[in-house]
Amino acid sequence: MIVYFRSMRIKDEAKQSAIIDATVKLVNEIGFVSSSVSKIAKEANVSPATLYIYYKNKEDLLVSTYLEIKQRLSEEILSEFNQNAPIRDSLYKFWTNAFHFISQNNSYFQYTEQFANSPYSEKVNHEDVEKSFTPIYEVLQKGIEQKIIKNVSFEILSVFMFYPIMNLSNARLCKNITADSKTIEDAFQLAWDAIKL
Amino acid sequence: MIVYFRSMRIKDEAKQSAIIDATVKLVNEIGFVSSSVSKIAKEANVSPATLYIYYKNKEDLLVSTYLEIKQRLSEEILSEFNQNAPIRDSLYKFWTNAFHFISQNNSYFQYTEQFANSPYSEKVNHEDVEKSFTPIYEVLQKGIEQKIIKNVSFEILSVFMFYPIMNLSNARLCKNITADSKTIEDAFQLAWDAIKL
DNA sequence: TTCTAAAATAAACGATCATTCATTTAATGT
DNA sequence: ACATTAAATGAATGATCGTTTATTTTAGAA
Repeated sequence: MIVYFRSMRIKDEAKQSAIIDATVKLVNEIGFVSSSVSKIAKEANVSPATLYIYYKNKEDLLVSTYLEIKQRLSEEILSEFNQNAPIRDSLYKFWTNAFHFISQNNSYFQYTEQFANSPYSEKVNHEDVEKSFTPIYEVLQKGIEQKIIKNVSFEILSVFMFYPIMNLSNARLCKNITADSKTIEDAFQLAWDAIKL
Repeated sequence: MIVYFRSMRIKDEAKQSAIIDATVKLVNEIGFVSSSVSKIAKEANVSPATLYIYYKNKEDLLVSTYLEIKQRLSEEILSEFNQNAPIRDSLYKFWTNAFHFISQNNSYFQYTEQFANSPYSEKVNHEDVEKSFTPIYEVLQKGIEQKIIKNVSFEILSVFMFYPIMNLSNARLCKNITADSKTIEDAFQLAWDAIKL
């Protein structure tokens, strides 16, 4: 909770978001290795010292940026979710939402992939992150109960439902794929065939 | 080609492999960011300068290490491959080989994942790397011709056949999964259902 | 054994790193 | 208008970075 005491100059929200954008941009272009605080600050048009007003240190900046993007991703995936739709339709909606978010925000997504595969990953509470995606697990659970979906662990199901799409729409890993509608349809059919009973 | 002129002290192969092991170990424990040449050298019990006898520079070390591991992975995946076996059996063999290599060499595999998701990835010729895996593509092609496997692009097929397994057996990404035989069987069934016609 | 040339190294290079400090700027309540 | 307080910053900190240099070590040919 923020306490406003007598008088207080307020943090510039545009600056905060400029820092996040600069972090994502630089990390994708030159990697974690070369993305120094000074370079990020210069890219965001702020002083290096300013960064330490918004974040405890560099690690805090990188972790917070990861969590911020994961949050946006979960919101995008779950948008327009209809509890009452058939299970296959719900999953198709999640799937296409994910595809479009990743395609249209490739630098943000690549940041999270680079982050998740690095030791920084150990600094986040992944259970908390997974909570944002619970509606997906609920749909899968309902599918298992209705004997529409195979009765295997959630890890296996989600790894087939969502990791292929993440790779197909990641420009760094998959250079020959375009996000045309046939690709999306083809790929979803494979994902569905994988998990359906 | 190496020319031996009159007399010549020979490079210590144990040192070379100590450097690779130290690189993999450190990159996995503390990431690309913190894995400095001096730390890698210290871990390998050599001088930082020695490293520059074996590799042009740090980037060369990291790229070479990536290629070395990818080479070993492809050899493991393709081992005991029988041209005449049924298609499903061949893919099952590739699949279990991959699962076991990744499970038993998790730090090596995690290195390649971290590398592939970083901008260092741009420094390798991915077409060359893919060539090591051509037998896999040939099996898939044969399956398409025999109308056993769906007629979609290789990218889509391989992304369903191999990326899920990579995630399931990557300890960093998948902490709750054990490599018991039921998991392997379950997961392969999903992969097969995804790609089969 | 002696000589040779590359392997191997310790020490040093300038550059850049993450972070802090001393100071200035700019909102806000009075 | 003024006082207050945090936002914002430029400059400096010591540490560490990747790489090079000058020197020593060592395996093998003569």
